Amino acid sequence: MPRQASTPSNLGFALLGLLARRRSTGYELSRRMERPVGYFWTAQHSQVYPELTRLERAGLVRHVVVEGAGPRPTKRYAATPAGMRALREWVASEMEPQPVRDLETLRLWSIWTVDREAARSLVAQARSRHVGTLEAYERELAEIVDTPQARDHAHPWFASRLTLHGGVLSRRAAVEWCDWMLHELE
Amino acid sequence: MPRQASTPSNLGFALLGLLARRRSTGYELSRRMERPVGYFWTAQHSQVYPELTRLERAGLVRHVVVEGAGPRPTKRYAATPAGMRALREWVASEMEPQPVRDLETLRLWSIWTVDREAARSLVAQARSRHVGTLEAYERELAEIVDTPQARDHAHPWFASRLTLHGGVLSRRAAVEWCDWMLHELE
DNA sequence: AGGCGCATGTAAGCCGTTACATGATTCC
DNA sequence: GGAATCATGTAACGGCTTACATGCGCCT
Repeated sequence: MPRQASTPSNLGFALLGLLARRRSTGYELSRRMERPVGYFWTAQHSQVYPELTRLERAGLVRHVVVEGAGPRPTKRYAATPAGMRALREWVASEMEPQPVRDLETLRLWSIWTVDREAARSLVAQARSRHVGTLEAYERELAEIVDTPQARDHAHPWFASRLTLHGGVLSRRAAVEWCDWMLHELE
Repeated sequence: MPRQASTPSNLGFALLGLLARRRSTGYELSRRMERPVGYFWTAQHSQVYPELTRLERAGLVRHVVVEGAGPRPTKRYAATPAGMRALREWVASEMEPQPVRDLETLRLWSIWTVDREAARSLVAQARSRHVGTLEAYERELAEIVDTPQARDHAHPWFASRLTLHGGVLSRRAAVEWCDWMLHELE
């Protein structure tokens, strides 16, 4: 059955979450999806534009045309009161467990088929990626952690601080795991 | 452009990984995808059957018809030498970073829009899910951790032990994160 | 007699990636 | 003059979920 016009997709809620923080053009939303939202959700611009149209048809966002570059009119979107309400309801609603897709672990699960050197290099590769991600999280967290806004439950930076701290903990655990595996593969 | 016949999809390598451990029917593979592979990759049976056909066309798996229930012949699949080779090459190949899809964090990122009680209940919900997953990992790990096979680099259980230990570390970090968030939301 | 587990498949539709298409402004 | 950035869209295709479809054997 087709999706109800009143219940946006996960991407729709990601965009509402972005617009609840700051109004933006579709292009800006695509950029903001790369970082920092890209740490937990990603989308290409080719997905963003149609989704904005759907959200607008559902009355959850609205746009005004502004000055800008390009062959078509530049549209700046903002969440409507109905959009803010839909976002709040989604955040507070029951969360059913999601199907996992972890390609790194899927590979490691077949690591017994390759020799020790290949295995060690695979794990070392994964470790350096996790270290890079960890450093990015720590840098971003350092920018807001000491501000009063990051302590205010009703401020977007509070939520940013929570999610970044979670990223730091999870990447530290991943690095610890890689170190343990390298030890096991000695 | 269409995918090369010689390079299976991620699901294809998941199935090869399963068949490298033990020959199975499509039905059994669907079951084994739920647990334990389901901890890091999932697939429905409607995806498994066509993928097995593709793998067989590529010469990576082979089937024999066996006695069984049902209106159609029951097929038992096994990885061919070419399939084992393809699996090994995939495991050892460069791993490019994957796009992340973490619905839980996406929600938490908009948690500033709801009141404190709704926020606390959301985090408490997430915590109990992580605790349940952690316990499942620990139970499964306990079954193999003391066996000699789990220390043998070339044995499937060695890889199972690595991935399960990673699951334990990551779920512990997730529970720790939830506890920290509940403290922040006091 | 009915329900569950075994067993294999197809169809419709959504979600997401990659590529195609266009054009203005700004910086080197 | 050329490349990067801003800016919006469409098309083709693959992956994944949900639902449809069939039927045997076993257990209660």
